[in-house]
Amino acid sequence: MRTFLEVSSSGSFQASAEKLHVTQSTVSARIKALEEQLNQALIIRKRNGCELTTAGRLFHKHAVAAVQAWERARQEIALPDDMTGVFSFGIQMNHWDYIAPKWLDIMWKTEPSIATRVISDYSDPLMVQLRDGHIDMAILYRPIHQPNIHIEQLLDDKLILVSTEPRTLEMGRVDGYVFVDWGDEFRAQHNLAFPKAYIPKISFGAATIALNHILKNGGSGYFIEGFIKHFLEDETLFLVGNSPTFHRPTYLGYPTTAIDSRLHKAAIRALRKIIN
Amino acid sequence: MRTFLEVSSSGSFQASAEKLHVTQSTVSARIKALEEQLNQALIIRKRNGCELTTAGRLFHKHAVAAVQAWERARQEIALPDDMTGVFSFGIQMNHWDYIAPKWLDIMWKTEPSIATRVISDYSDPLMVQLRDGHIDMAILYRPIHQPNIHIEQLLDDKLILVSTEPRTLEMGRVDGYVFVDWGDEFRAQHNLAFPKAYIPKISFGAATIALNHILKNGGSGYFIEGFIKHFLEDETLFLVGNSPTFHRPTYLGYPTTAIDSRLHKAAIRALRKIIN
DNA sequence: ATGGATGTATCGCTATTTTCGATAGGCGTT
DNA sequence: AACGCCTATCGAAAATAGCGATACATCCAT
Repeated sequence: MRTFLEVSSSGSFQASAEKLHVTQSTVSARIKALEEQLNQALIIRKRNGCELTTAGRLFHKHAVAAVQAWERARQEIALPDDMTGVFSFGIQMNHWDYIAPKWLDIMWKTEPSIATRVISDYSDPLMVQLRDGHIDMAILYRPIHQPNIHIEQLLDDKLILVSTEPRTLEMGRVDGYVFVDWGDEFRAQHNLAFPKAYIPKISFGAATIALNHILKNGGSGYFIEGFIKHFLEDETLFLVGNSPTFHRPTYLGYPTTAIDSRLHKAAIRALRKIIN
Repeated sequence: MRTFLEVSSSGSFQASAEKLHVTQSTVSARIKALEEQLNQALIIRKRNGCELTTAGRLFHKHAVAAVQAWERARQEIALPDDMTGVFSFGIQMNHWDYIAPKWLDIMWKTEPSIATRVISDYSDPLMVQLRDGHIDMAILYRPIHQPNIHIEQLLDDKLILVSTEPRTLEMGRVDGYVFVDWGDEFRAQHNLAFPKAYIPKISFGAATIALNHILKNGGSGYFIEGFIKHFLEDETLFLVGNSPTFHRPTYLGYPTTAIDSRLHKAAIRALRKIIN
């Protein structure tokens, strides 16, 4: 089918042969074999090149579909030669920058022959992928308990309000406040703590972008304590006095069947090392 | 990929081997080859059968896509052994019953080694398929002139109002009138000829269904004269006196490149034979 | 423990298929 | 008529797929 597509786009057996690094007779034989399997002429051979028959044009889209399916499969799951396996780790959006780089680093060192895929998404789609066995492990905010999926609390993130300038909550509202969307629960708590009328000008779905924004333009917002610890230490950011602190527990999920796989153990160990 | 799918659904190499009518060692080799191409384990062999790895589960949907693409292609274009080609003929919905059976009959006799596909659709989609070279010829109500597509008038259908009972238009409206939708132009003419307020209770997109309806339940409607000629002759249907007659030209379209193909000539000859 | 049942991996051999290289043949151009 | 540009075909070589037998691992019942 790949050869057919090549011929149909180049309009020549010879050109296709070169592109595919085979001889022209091979191309001829391949097309012939395809036509025999379908018992149907696909290509009209002409004096100067060739063109598709009606059947060939109909066949074209299916050939594309089949070739693409294979290419996508390769893309998605094929491994480099020196790797013996993959570990797929789903991370709730806002934890990506906070956890993934360090985790990758440790995995790379402790399991050099294992390729790692980090999938960044929201809790719900990650849960689905976990259930369907498309990822091996996931960090989630909103786990759904399901048979065969083991859920455990990983940590209890503290969300604190920080600002690029030292101030307290009493000093009144500032222009630079950005709302970082840490999910349903946070939104609810946030609404309780702050007057409803207060709708921030800027809101971010991704914490890293929000952080970059206030670092560049000044402002304030809620971030995970551990994530911005060093900004507080070097006084790039300041804790806003008397501001409420929110908690959000974070969970780790993986298939129960994987509990005693060596790889899972290594992956979890790497995670715990980062957290502590 | 087919073998992979079989294994993933049966959960056993042996069972798959039987279903696919090969030996177990073949199944083993096939899966091994697939895994080697992707450089990735897809199936965990266990004491009692086997199950998919994470990569295997990811691969599954692509395997389905690829296999389906091939199956669909076969479905759509593969030919029985004794056929040497296909002729695809698109017919505007409402001409199906009127023309297709007779045309198929003639083609079957004059070109016994050519399989025929009759595609029934509305003018616009047929025009698209004609342009894309997915059909070889089409009967259209509303042709769009395009380069490389030859359009010629095939006939000039006369739409007449017939009823299951002898009557004239002056006898007033009857309950049994069904509106047969012969397309935009007919709708416009129909609206002009009949008061706008008159909205029929029943309308049909397909003439045959409409015809069957009035033959069974009584009533009246517009039909192609040639199509119902014999009903008038045997007095099953009667021409409604003083009713307006509408005309709708019908066109034949085919790629200009096909003008002197033997098959096209035969197909057109068959058509003309039916019309006269 | 032991033997049997069940399940997959592997090996050697054969048949089939694929590919190549060379050659033949069709068609249009010069 | 010769040449260039196509594709088809043929025989030989190489690669691959499939089979059958056997090996090997594990579970289960005795």
